[in-house]
Amino acid sequence: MTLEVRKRLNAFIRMKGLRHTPQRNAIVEAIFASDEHFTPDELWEKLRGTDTRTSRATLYRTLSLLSEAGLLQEIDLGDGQTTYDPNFLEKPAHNHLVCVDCGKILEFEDDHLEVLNECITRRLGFHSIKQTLRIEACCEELRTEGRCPNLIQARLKRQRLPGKKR
Amino acid sequence: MTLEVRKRLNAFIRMKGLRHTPQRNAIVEAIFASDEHFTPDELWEKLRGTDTRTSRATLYRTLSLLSEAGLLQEIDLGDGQTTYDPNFLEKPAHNHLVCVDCGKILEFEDDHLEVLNECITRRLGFHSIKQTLRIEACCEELRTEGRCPNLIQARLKRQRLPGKKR
DNA sequence: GTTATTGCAAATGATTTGCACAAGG
DNA sequence: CCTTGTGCAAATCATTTGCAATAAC
Repeated sequence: MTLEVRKRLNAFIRMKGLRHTPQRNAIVEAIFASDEHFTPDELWEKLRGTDTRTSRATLYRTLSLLSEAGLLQEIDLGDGQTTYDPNFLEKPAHNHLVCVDCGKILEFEDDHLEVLNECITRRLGFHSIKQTLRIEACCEELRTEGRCPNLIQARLKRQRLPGKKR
Repeated sequence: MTLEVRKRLNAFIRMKGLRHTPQRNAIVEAIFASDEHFTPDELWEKLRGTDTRTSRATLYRTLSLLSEAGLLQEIDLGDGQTTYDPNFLEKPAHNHLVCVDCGKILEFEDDHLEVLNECITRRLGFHSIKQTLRIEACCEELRTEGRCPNLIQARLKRQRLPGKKR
């Protein structure tokens, strides 16, 4: 967990008059141990391996808190659950590409894109608050060579697969 | 309702061995009477004024059907319900800007954007299937002049307002 | 007559919430 | 102590589904 994260979190807790609890610590620890996207359920699984037990309610409450604190970004991949992105601090403006073969999420940044978005928004008479580009794509390798490295990885890691459309 | 819509729908019904029913007619009629976006619930309200009564189940089932037929596009505005877009035929590639002041949805197209998206996707080693740019923005007029024409319109029409985040 | 379609009510599944108890500061 | 946090179970809310009755073709 970055120092920056800890600093921000403490500032937020102090400012809001909140309290430090073992549950919150465990959750924050679990989240920022890696920089991977996750769903509440995936996080819940990760927490099962911890000695601190929390309830789902607390999990959800803490996720809201962290979003409010600006430490997590909620992203909606349209699969019926909220995905959380812990990389918001380092990369404030990034977009997502979802591989429909394996459900893997790639992040990318693009300056042209941002400029263009800004132009479009202004042209329409608005002031941009948040822009989200979501690309659904299939792996070129899978099409041409019959295998998708992400798909294989996903199988190994038992990651979320293509996913029910709701 | 456009001739094109009717043609496509009939083709789809024939091809799939489906049947024409008064419920489906009423729903399709209600949808394509205007070119506005709508949620299942808004459509349900519109249908209450009709003499043909349908159940919510049929409503949802028909919406899925029409999406499958390519006559509707599902768009996810992140407000916990699916919004449907009947303008897909005329404008196959359009993006959405959501006004956070009033919830109004503006559609826009942009060739640069499409080219750029294509580039980015290819650069990442993928083949693009679907791209969605969603911009959340606030009305420039509301900020500078204290009024948002859409907001006023929304009040008059009792449209969906900013909306709970779920 | 088959087979697709409908309506109802019950099921789902992610997330939220009321409430009594527990525990930070 | 006083207020915030937690766990539990029940509540939401949009959407889906099982099933028996109905209606296309």
